[in-house]
Amino acid sequence: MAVMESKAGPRERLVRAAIALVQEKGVEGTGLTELLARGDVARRSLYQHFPGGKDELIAASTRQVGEVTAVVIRELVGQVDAATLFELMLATIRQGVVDSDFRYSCPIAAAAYAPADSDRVRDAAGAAFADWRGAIADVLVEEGRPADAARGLAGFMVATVEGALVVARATRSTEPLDQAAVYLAELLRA
Amino acid sequence: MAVMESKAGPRERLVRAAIALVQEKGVEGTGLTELLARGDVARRSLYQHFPGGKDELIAASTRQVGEVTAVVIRELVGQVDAATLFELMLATIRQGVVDSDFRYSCPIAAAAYAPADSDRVRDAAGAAFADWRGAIADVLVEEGRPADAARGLAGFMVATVEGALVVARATRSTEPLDQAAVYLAELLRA
DNA sequence: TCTACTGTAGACCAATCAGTCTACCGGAGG
DNA sequence: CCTCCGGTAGACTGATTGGTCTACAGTAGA
Repeated sequence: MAVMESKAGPRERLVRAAIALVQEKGVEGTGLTELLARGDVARRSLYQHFPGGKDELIAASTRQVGEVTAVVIRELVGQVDAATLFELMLATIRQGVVDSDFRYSCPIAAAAYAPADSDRVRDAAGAAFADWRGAIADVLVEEGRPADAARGLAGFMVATVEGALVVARATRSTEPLDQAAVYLAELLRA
Repeated sequence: MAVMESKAGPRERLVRAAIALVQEKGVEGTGLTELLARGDVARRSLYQHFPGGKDELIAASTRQVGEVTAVVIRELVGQVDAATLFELMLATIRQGVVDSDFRYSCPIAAAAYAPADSDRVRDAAGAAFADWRGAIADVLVEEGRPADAARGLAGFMVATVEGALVVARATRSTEPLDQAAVYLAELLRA
């Protein structure tokens, strides 16, 4: 047993390295050599924890992003309204994008754009999006919206964030993120 | 001179093959061997038309997508209102997505997710998004909206489409596209 | 103490990558 | 006529890819 704290084990180091690299370079752009160096993990250890190799690691990392995001949002249930939540999400993302000089993007979206032959990764991205949307929907329900409307609106919020992020990355401008905040606020007010 | 019709030259065949493959497999996932086979073009011909190699071809293809999209939209100026335009765009995309069994995505977005070291491709994606937004803004201005508002709203429309498309691809569902249509219509009505 | 397991270190593999090369074909312009 | 030149065909290179391999260190339980 032991540990559990202070130093993260090889598995967790691999996942963290994978998330960071996929965010920056995409799935195909992330090489195992670089990934292992960044996580300071032996090549063999990868296949001990993820027998399926790179695909399994990326899929697990993507799913973890979705789960963690959902947990963070659910902690806000009952404490914030939809507009505040959206502001919060966009502010966090904007900071990350600017700090990285527009090199970072959403690791889930990057996974969604993985080549078509690795269904495992794409499905993980789908699951992560679903987690994320579910957590937002909980906040909306708590706010008093009917379950159906909450689900639909939560989905639209996720899509809006993702879209603004892609365009922001491509045009190297935070304008799409700021616009998303404005128009979404208008929609949430209605 | 001659030609101009019937058979597309090697350059155009390359561009078309690049667009199709990037749409399906992303930039890194698209190999030259497959690309050349699909376009039925000799390896040497690629470097005759695109001395910069793969990057230059992908960048040119991405830019072309933006330009063609803008031309198509501009033909609608004065003929449709914003809501109709958005419906049209989403319907086209939905069809492509469904027909390809959720394997196709937006080639511009795929280019935006290219690894960070190829600025050329990312910049082309930015230019393509700008073209697209500009054309939409023209429609909105013609509709009577002030230039500023038109620009902002057009940007939001582009981002919304892109976001819905990523989530749709990942979750293999057209629901995000349908939701986008609903909420955007609400916003445009205001 | 012996065994078993996790982890590290790094050599090694076939396959594939983007890109360069030579050789040949056919039509257009001098 | 003959010479260019865009195009085709395909061999080839060095680098890198993901994945497998052997060898060994440390630690925990029997």
